[in-house]
Amino acid sequence: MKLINKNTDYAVQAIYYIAQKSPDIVSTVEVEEKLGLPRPFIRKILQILTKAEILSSSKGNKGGFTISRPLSDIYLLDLMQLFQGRIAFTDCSFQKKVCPNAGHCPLRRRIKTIEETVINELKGVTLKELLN
Amino acid sequence: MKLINKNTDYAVQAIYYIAQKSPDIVSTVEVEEKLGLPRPFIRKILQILTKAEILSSSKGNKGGFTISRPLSDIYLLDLMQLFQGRIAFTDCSFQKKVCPNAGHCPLRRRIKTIEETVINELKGVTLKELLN
DNA sequence: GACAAATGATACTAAAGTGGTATCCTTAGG
DNA sequence: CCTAAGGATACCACTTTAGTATCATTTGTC
Ligand code: FES
Ligand code: FES
Repeated sequence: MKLINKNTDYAVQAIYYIAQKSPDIVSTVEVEEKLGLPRPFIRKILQILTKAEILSSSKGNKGGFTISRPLSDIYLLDLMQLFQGRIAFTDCSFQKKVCPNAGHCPLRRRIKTIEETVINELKGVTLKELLN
Repeated sequence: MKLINKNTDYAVQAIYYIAQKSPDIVSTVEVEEKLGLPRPFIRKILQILTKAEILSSSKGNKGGFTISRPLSDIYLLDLMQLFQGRIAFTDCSFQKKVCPNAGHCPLRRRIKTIEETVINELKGVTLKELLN
């Protein structure tokens, strides 16, 4: 069970690399060569980051990507939600038909608490902090 | 991203039912009929629980399962590990070749902290507490 | 303006994980 | 010895995650 998947993982690396080169424009090819990640895959990730306005892109010849905000304004949690969807540990462990006590179920409460703890832990983590 | 999968879920329900009937011997068929879970699937789960010495089984005619310890001695975390493997959120977010700082990496430390928090939260949860 | 080098959009394929099924073997009470 | 149970194991289906391919569009350079 992974908390962080490969998309998020690669995204962090790519952002880090592009931020380092700022204000230079960095092409997909460069990211692929420097980081050794599969090209079409990293392209898709860069596109998503651009849509999320974490990167800016310029098309055409000599085009590429630049970072559009400081690392201290990019939150790990946002990346995770972007690439992995909402962080939810469980809805109801019991199946609908069986579940006796949807309202005040201790399991549900427990899991929910844990989920909230994790999200709170993650909330403060920016890429800046993460990567020194 | 689920913290609890169906195996664990079904296991909790089955244990609860069998504990309720204790000291009667309960057959797979009965569990299946009462809880409405698919028979071959629940059979596999009961087998695993037996191997883990949470249930005891008697073979042959009129055989079946009984609970082998009180609900207060069965930990949710143990069930999760039994059916879902080790709870590990991530090993190294970066791939081996790229990872610059395996030793004192803040990401790793963060995620590890979160993982430990979750495990600690879960550690205290017994089935007894869970099911009143 | 044509060309080339870049991103945008989108659809597809492959691999892994999860959920579920089927079959045959072994045991033991009646 | 027959039958009703569990033990072991192998298989299949579905979903999610990871990765690939293709074509269209944009834009700097000559
Ligand atoms: S049993 Fe359904 S919400 Fe807990
Ligand atoms: S980057 Fe490898 S352990 Fe953190």
